[in-house]
Amino acid sequence: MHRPRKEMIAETRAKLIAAARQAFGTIGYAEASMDDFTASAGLTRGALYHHFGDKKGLLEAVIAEIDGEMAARVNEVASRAPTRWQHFVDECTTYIEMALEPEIQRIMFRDGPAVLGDPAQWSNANACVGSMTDHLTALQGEGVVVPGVDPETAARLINGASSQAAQRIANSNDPEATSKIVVAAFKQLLEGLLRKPGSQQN
Amino acid sequence: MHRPRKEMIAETRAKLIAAARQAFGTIGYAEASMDDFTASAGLTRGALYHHFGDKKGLLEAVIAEIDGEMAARVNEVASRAPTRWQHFVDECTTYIEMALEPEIQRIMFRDGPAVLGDPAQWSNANACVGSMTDHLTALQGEGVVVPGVDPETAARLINGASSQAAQRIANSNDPEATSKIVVAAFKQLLEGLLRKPGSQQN
DNA sequence: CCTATTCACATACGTTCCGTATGCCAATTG
DNA sequence: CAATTGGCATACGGAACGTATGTGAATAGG
Repeated sequence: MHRPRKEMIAETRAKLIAAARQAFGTIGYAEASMDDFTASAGLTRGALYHHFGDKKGLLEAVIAEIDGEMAARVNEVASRAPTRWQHFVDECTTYIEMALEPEIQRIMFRDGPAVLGDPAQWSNANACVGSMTDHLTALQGEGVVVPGVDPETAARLINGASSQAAQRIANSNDPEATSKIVVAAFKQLLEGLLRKPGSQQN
Repeated sequence: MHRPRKEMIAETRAKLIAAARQAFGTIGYAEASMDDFTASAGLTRGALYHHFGDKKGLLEAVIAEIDGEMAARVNEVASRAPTRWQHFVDECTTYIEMALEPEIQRIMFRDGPAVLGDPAQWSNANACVGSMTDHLTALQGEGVVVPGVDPETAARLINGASSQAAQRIANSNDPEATSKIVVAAFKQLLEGLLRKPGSQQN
């Protein structure tokens, strides 16, 4: 008759995560009142503390969810590229595009690091960088990328540049035009990783 | 006899900024109690609200102070390099070194952006990026750096990579060794900006 | 020199928010 | 059907913030 208990619990968790994600993504983590957004989910802080321990625990869950979505999107978009290098470049530009979205920017690049510390040490949200790292490693094996650079390190640095790129585009008053300029500069930086200078551009 | 009023006021402001800087740089902005750190300066929140409006206003003042110091350090270190390109590279590595300091990392790269938004739009704290932009512009004029990349954009992207580089080093359990790896990868990315001898296009 | 005014800063108060402790009710278990 | 588990709400205490107000010293004016 009544749905099994596990389903109700999962639904409660999902509702809390969704409500928190909405609040964190718009007004920001610090300004989001736990009383408010739990109420908007038809619950109270009691449920929140029961499932996630505290406000930070809920943020972690939100971040894990978004990270999973981002990884899926990156893999899906980049998987249809002719060469592996192109695949990698597409991955990066897709990453920039995602970082343009206010929710992702706010939660993943701003409040997340401020509240939880260095993203590199988040245990549950490294799918994107992991994928980039794998591709760089493969590209090195193929001789496309210079040897001697640590793949994961390069992925992290590129990640930082991507984040800045996205912010620059997002805060521009002409995002369309700015995007071209920023992506061009970004790709130029990536060229530094290529072994042979004579590569075709784009 | 009694010191002029202006001096007392300046001293009060300086004491508040110093106390806030200490608190923000260690326990972080969110955890820093205004009652606590104003008391540690021998004052109360009354003085804070009078001079800075609110907690965010005080953070802005702290950031402006640190930014000035960072710009001075960058200029001083990088000014003794043989070539302009080397000058630029030194500027970047100095930037990374500064970003290794916990106070700078916490205030300038973590809590600052979370509380005040995109650093690129801070009116009072862009000295470092401004200097890097100038050098990139000059390097382009000399034909050392590829044409077609927007200098300020490149400076921002490099800035983002620098921040990630610093965090990676700082959070390593062997900072000494990690530093070599990270700086090597970082310089490799910078190579992407160099105009290569054998390639002519655009 | 004396009064009036300004203003830097402190104090007092109300509100909001967080974390914990406790209570209740439905669903499972035997 | 009784017992127990546990998911979630309610109640309470404390801390932090912002505002409104008070006070005393320094300046200004006559």
